[in-house]
Amino acid sequence: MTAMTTGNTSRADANRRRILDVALAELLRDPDASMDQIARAAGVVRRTVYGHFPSREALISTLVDEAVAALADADARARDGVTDPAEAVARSVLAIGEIADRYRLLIALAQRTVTVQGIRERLAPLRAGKVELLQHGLDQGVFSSPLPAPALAYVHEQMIMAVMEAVNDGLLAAQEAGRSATVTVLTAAGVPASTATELVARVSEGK
Amino acid sequence: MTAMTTGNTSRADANRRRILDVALAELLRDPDASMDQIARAAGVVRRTVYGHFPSREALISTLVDEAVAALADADARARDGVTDPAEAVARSVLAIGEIADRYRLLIALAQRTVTVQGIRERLAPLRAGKVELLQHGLDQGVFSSPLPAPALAYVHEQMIMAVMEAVNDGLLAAQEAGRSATVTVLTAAGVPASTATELVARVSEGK
DNA sequence: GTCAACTTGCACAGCAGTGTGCAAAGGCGT
DNA sequence: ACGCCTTTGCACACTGCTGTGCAAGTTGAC
Repeated sequence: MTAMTTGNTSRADANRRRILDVALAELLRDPDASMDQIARAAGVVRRTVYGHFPSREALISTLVDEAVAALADADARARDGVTDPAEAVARSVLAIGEIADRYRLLIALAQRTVTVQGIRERLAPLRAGKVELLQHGLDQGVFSSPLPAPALAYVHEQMIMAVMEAVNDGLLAAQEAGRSATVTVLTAAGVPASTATELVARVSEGK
Repeated sequence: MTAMTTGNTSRADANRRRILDVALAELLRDPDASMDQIARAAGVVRRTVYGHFPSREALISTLVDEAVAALADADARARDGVTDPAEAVARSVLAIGEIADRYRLLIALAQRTVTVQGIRERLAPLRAGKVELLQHGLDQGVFSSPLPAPALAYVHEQMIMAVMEAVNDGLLAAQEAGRSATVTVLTAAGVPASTATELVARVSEGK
């Protein structure tokens, strides 16, 4: 009947995976992409997508879950054991650069209104961690800003988005993007440009 | 019949104005707000909105035109006769703060895909001006950034958005927002924090 | 108070998208 | 070659939005 419930043949899995990947790209291009657009882009018929995901909501929700997991994982691993706030921010931003697309989808969807209720909530812990880190840096005098930490977190988030957008529009080479974004984010947090540049060079080279 | 074509009674004008104002707010909240949502929010029936604007496109287009005009005007006046790039950026950002909502609508709509074809085009001259200004500053060594001027322009745009968003979410007082945003934008462009703070204080006080 | 301009309320056609059912292919392992 | 799982290709019902027509109010100006 409606097909593939639990039993998984390898090819069904591959299709499901491809649908998710393509959906990520399509939704990034247009957050309102229809199931038909996504299906066609994945080289499949609309009906087939409904075979793998019961609804549009469910599809997007899966994407969001994966993205949150990937992001949380990358961030945690990047910051593991790092005490200096500036270095933690640097490592975190560099790590995000590697899963840029997923990050972009999350932020893009979170900014739109109630696409999937709860994106903001699922993203909240990540944001809270960042705010805490920034507050730490402000307290220690490593960072300086007229903005309170939560607002500064918004700014950082958007700056990263902007750099990704620039890469997307061909204004910037993808290889440079990570380091440039990191320097810019640190600079906006009040870290002197020279210090930021050196830190990023050191961190991005030596493992 | 379909009513009000050319002849204008004052109250029709007032209604038209109110619809535009409410539409701005509604579309800011949800870029996909329907004509019905907008109409209800304006205390009017959907049919009435169609009396003033032939289509959704036309309504949004009017809004965009007004926003572009207001923005171009504010920017031009702010930068008139100012030669120092840092001061020009400062005055420009401060001026934008005064018409924040319109700016937000523009950027929000321009980021979404083809809401009204041509938003990007209408916004392009403004962006070009900003890029030129940034390039100027980079050449003179007033600014410094690992990013090329066009990418830096994206970043600035998004930073301003982020600060507005922070105000919207109550993380920041509206009065402080303009100055804070300006300092942050300048800092991200590589202007030392102390210099940026002084410049903004001077500019925002002495007329 | 009368008249014209504006507004309302309802009805309608049209379109695009979602989600579902079902029968007929299609592919892959064994 | 068989069978099973998956995919396809239609069909359908339903919903929500746009844009329009028309007749009956309502309002402000004169």
